[in-house]
Amino acid sequence: MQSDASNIRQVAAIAGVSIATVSRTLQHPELVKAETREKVLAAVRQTNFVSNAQARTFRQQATKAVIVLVRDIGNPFYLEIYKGIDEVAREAGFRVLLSDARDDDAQVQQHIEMVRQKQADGLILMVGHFPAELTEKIDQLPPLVIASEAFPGLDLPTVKVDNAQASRQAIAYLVNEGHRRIVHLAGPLPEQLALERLEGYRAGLREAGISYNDKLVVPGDYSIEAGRSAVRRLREADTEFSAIFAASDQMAIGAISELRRLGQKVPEDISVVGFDDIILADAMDPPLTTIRQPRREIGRQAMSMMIARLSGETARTVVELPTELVPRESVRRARPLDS
Amino acid sequence: MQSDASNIRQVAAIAGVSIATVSRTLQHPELVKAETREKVLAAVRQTNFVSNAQARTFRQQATKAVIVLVRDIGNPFYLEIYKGIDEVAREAGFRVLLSDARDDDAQVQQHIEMVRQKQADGLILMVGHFPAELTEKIDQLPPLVIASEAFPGLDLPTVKVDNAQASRQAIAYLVNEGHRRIVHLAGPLPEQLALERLEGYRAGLREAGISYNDKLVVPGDYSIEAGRSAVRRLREADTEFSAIFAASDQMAIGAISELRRLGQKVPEDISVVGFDDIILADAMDPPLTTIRQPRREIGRQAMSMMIARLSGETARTVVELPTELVPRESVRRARPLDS
DNA sequence: ATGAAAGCGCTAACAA
DNA sequence: TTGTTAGCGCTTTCAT
Repeated sequence: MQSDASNIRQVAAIAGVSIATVSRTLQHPELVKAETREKVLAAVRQTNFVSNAQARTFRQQATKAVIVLVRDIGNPFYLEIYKGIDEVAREAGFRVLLSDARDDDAQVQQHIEMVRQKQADGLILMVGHFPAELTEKIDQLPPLVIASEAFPGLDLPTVKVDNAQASRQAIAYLVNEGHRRIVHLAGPLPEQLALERLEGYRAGLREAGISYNDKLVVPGDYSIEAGRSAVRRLREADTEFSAIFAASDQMAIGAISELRRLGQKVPEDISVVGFDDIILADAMDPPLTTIRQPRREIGRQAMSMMIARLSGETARTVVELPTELVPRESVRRARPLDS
Repeated sequence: MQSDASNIRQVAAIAGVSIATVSRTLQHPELVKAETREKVLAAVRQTNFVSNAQARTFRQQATKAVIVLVRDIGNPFYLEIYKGIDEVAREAGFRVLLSDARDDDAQVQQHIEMVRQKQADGLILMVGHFPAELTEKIDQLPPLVIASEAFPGLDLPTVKVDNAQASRQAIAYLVNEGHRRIVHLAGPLPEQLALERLEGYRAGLREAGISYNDKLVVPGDYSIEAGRSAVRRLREADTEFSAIFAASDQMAIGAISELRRLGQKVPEDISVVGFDDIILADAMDPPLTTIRQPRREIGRQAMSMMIARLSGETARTVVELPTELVPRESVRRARPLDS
């Protein structure tokens, strides 16, 4: 079995010093005479001693860990954000624990509970929903940072992009290519993130003098499968369109795959713009035109805000990072008849 | 700030009972008289008390947490495994923490350290490398389970598939479609997992009477980018081939994308078989023929083995789960000239 | 430079 | 049924 059972007391006994000295040797070696230090370190080696982190963090009342709760761990979009978080966390000596909220609304509650129970110092949220019953208790909440999402009326530190603006840009791009019947594969309405992108879609249409048609808006959960079934529904309703603006690359990919199955080619028949610029976007056939989010940076900023919050700063800021439209090959000029 | 600072003592004071009774009410309510229980629960509500998990696990000497260390958190393949792990972990009251080893070999060490420090009860490894210096100390290691990978000469509980057999099947399939010049996009050699798949590739060729040509084997790290650059290298060397067998779907996807860029069509010009059957495989153009691994089940088994190990069972087993070749549209009969 | 001792918040054995 | 009490392993005053 394990070489366990070694604790600070045994080390102290073997080294012939007090446990305080052992602790000191390990925590603040400079306070210990070199000679004593050697004895202690020898004893540590001999017993194969590793100090019990649980006891230490318990004693110190801080875990140096942060939980990241994500809408869907299977979406590569979040992973880049996670890596950004992880980078600055490491630099600051924090561990980061990743968790998956899946469709489970109670997960936010549960993870807030975890930090209240001191399993972690703070919680970074990338989920669509915030339990209403917690909204009022905002001042009783543990350290929270929102990344990529936003909750209306909730005054919490947030890192996001200007979704409405990014969407407007996507629509302007499609309109400029001659498209007028543009479908929007939205996120799960009425979540704030989905709403913002939808609002940008509407603004884009408005600016182009195109009237809004809610038959052209199909909500989904950002997954590949959602993209597929949206196209299926559109087809069943005989809805006509020449372009799709999807609220996630995954939905765009699903949509393209389903269009193909139905005999429609992208971009020859239908143009598609995605959102996120996941790594896959560029490996698709056709390579996907999409809105790039600075994912790494979103993560880095989120963790920075968390660290600030944890060291007592109280600023409630919303940071908005820039997006960028990346033209690839999934968009083509609309056929004249359509425009 | 937070509503913290409430601890078991305050609750006890308010409820007019001892702290033991508070603890009991929370841990074993059936041992407490209903009336008392009510008083306590009222006090709990009033103080907004949540018991400090850190103190509890510290006291109980078990964290009820398991760490999952993954080769590359960005590869969707692992996420399904993770979900399988998570499922059985939850049932058994364990939390699971996901961590990314990226290219960092020291991560295994570091995470072993974490469990030695009692941050978690055990470690599930899905990485390609095991630090040599630990191999000898195998009996001093904390509870470890290997999933999807394998380490030669390391007698640890392992869940995997029969990689060699699966690869042979893929090659047989391609050979049966008339292919003879088959490239293998291997994993990072000489890792065991990569080796096993390579061995299956060779065996498949052997059975078909095709001689092995090491120019047709290009190693990579399972990523999309690795698939791309492998094809680029093949092209630069003017290597001819009519089919590719990739050791991961991601590499297959990268390869297809690069082939397209070079003007070669899949499957018309080149046939491709992947490995894993990630969700994306079916959404590609063309949908990817691949080897399906029972990912969910791999995860479930791995966690079951961990739980067994944690409850003192000592069996060192290797469980091998079945794979399945999923024919889709990325393979076509080789042109006569090629065979 | 080192040691003695208090105590982080909780659980569980034991006593009442 | 409830209370008293002894730690879990460590860090950190405070004394020496």
